[in-house]
Order: sequence, then C-alpha cells, then structure tokens
Amino acid sequence: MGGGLTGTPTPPQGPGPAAAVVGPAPYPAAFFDRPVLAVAPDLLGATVRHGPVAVRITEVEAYGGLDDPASHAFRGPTPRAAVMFGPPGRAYVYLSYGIHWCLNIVCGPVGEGTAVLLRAGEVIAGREAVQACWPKLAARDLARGPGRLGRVLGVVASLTATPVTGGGPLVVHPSPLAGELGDGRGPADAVPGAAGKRIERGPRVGITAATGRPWRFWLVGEPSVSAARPRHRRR
DNA sequence: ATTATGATCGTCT
DNA sequence: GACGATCATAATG
Repeated sequence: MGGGLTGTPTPPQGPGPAAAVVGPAPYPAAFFDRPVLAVAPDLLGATVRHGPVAVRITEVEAYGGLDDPASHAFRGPTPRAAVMFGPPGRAYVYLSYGIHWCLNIVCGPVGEGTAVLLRAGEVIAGREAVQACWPKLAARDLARGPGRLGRVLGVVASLTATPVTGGGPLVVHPSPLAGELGDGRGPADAVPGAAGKRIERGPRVGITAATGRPWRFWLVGEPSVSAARPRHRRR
C-alpha cells in the first residue's frame, strides 16, 4: 500500500449508534487530510456504504482545487463547490448532466478544494435488491460509471457535506472480506483493500480541460472498470 | 463492433 | 442562455 496512513487506522469513534454496524472501522478524517493524488489510489479497494448497499471501489479520479481547470473548485468556493473547500472526509455530491448524482470525497486541508470522484465499483452488499431494480444490467455493470455508482448507493443532494468517517449516512471504510457477494468466491478468496491488486493510472474521462493529467486510477482486472477490458483491436 | 442523439436541470456567464 | 466530472437507446458497419 501507499506510505504512511494506509494501515489500519485507529478508530476515533467511541461506541454509539454507528457502532452497531458490523465491519471495519471507517477511515478517519486524517486519511482524507492528505494530497488528493495520495488519497485517490488508496481508496481503491475501499468500501462505501449507504444503508443496506455497499460498493467496493475500483475506479476513482482526483480533482484539484484552484489549480485544476477540470475541477468544480477551479472558480473558487462557489455555492456548489464550497463543500470542496471544507473539512476533508465529507461527501461532495453534484448533479451531472441534469440527471446523475455523483459522489466525491473531499480531501486535503480546509481551503484546498480537492476531492476524489468515485467512478466505479462492485456491489458487495444489498446486491439482490439492487439487481431487482435494474434486472437488465449485468452484475459487473451495476456500479460501473459515476452515475450508476451514485444511483446504486442512493446518493442524493442532501448527502453533500455529510461526513463519511462515521456517524453519517455514508461511510467509507477498508474493504471487508468480499465473500458476502455470493458470486462463488469464498471468504478465503477475499482481498482486503487493494492488496495484491495492481493499480494503473491514466487520463481522466469526460472532461475538456486539463486532459493531459493522469489523475484517474483503477484496479487492474476488475470487470467494473471499463479501461481494464482489453479492447478488441481490428486487424 | 462503434457512433449518434436525447434526456434534463443546476450552475455559472 | 450555454454548458456539462453521464447514461440509455437507436441506428449503422
């Protein structure tokens, strides 16, 4: 894993309502209070939970602050982007193309304005209910793409600015054993976090500015990551 | 297989 | 008033 903070974090939370949830402790705010380019790859393999649904993150993008023309924070703390300049470890939710609610996690110290966009993942809890809602989608496609990921998790505007470090409706934590997916993999095959997985990086997608920055990160070999699928090249 | 287009609305100019 | 950090569907090779 990366340097320093990626080990098992010390849970800052005492017992409370959130303690009833079984699983690893959430990442503390200090995990997100680092350069966004350090946090982004460290989030690969982590889990986002909202109610009964949990997604294991397989693809992310880093967005900078005033220095990143592709970032919503580029124009400063406008009403929409103000959350990005707030404390790290909180959700930044925005409406994409008038249709899709997409989820970011704010990073860095207050005033920096950086965040990680969660672009794709694998549904590892609540999958039956999710599948029932979108029966035409293959399991690997349920949370593929930021719009679908947000949709599966039930991300809505009111979640913006809520902490993901515990005590809020959204929680990000180190990935538990993936065995609960029930897709043939037993707990013995489960991979905690991104351990054993290769991480690749490349340009961000869907943007028109700063396209040269390789600020997109993904787990190699994950079906939910479109870039991981070898493109059939014509001869 | 790839390409084109409509949906739909908050945000910023 | 224009433009998206996108997706689903339809048309076409």
